[in-house]
Amino acid sequence: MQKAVLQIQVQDTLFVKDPTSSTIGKSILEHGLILLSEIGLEEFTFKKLARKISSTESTIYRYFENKHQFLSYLFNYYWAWMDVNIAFATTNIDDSEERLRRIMRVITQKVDNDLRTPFIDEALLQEVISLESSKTFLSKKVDEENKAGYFLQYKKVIDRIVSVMLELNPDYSYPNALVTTILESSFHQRYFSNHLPKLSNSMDNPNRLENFLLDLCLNTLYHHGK
Amino acid sequence: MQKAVLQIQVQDTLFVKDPTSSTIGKSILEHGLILLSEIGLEEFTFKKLARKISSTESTIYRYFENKHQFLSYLFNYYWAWMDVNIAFATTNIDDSEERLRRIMRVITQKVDNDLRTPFIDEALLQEVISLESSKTFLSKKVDEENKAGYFLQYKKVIDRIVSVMLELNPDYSYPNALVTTILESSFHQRYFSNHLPKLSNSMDNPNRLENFLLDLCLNTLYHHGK
DNA sequence: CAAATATAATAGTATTACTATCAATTTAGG
DNA sequence: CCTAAATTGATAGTAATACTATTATATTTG
Repeated sequence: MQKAVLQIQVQDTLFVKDPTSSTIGKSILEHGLILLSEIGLEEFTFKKLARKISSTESTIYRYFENKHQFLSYLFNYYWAWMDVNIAFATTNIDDSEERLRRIMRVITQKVDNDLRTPFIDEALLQEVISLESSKTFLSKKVDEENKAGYFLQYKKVIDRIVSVMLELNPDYSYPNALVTTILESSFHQRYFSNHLPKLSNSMDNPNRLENFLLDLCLNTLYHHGK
Repeated sequence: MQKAVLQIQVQDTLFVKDPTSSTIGKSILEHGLILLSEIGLEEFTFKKLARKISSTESTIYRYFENKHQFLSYLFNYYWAWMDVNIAFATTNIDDSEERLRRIMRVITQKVDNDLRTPFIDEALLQEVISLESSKTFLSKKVDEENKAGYFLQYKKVIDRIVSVMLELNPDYSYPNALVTTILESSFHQRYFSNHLPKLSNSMDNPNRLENFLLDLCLNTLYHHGK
């Protein structure tokens, strides 16, 4: 009997020592994600995580420079994983609009834990990234981190979606802006529905979120400039 | 000769003691904003601000519980001020689409320092809020803060824009989501253009940003469900 | 089995995020 | 103008955060 395994890779600027290379590293990822989901980035500390995994702060610091790098690691892991999902959902589909529809579905649906990746619970990861991802780039260190490749996986997904949009309308002037607007909105609208309902319109049902964003996207692409 | 003064009010849950009620309070606002724009929220501390205004931490704590409350104060100030601007830009305009166009212009243009408000530099405020506003709501304390009215001024602006959108298309299902998507995108696309250009398409020119968002908005409203 | 490497345990530092106390100063009311 | 009340400044202190350093003990690898 064969067990399917999915290896997600992120750049080596996102860690000091590769956490997937050891048992304790994987434990840091697994329980770090759980702790983040429980208390949020502001309250999250390496000391609390060390206590949780019965280890020490210094051990965690050997894997990640600080919690911001840890978050950025998860951020890239999420988009690397999404990239795989999007690629899978769109292979062998010839029609561009159908490809875009499938992409939007992948983006807006709630994900389930992918059992091919043993130490990362993707359902939890999506929750955490929804709430915290903006904090990866909204900082004064953004330029430095951008140079270090902190956003590469995200850019890869953006490129992939942009190219499908340009198949639908090669003259559209703002494909990258449209993609990031949609991706961010996808995170935030669901969050708003749960916490700030007046900032949204009941997006806890993923089909409504999909409908909202797909509509936005297709209308913009098809009617641009008219 | 008369000097025009514009009084912007925020709720009393956003401060311990009203900073506009004293000279030192105004100095906290003025130089707090400057310091925030210089070093960002993560590096910002009341100790550094106290040094800057030749006062003490304890004095600042008498005005604001912590830096998060200070940021939320500025966030509400910004939206209260934007509400005034939007109201002004749309009075006596009968045509709904023209009203929406004017709103989009107000939102996407770079603002100048409003000289009617002596201690707040609105141009700086816009920069700061662009970068930091998401942090006001992306926190585990959001429900509690929502109850305390931390987002009231923002909701007021959303309501105002929603009602114009519904004039254009009363059947549109996601007006609130569309408004927040546009408002957030407006902040982030300009930021991306400056720092993560691959996530956007040269939005440093406000006219392009306006064009992008207006197009998005009108196409979505006019072609919804088709 | 030895050498190299990783981890745990412990200690320590500077800074953050506050709270408390009290004297000096400013302001407001009569 | 004087007194009482409120505000601010100066100082101190605490617990937690965000690290760095050292060394002994495991564990892994060749």
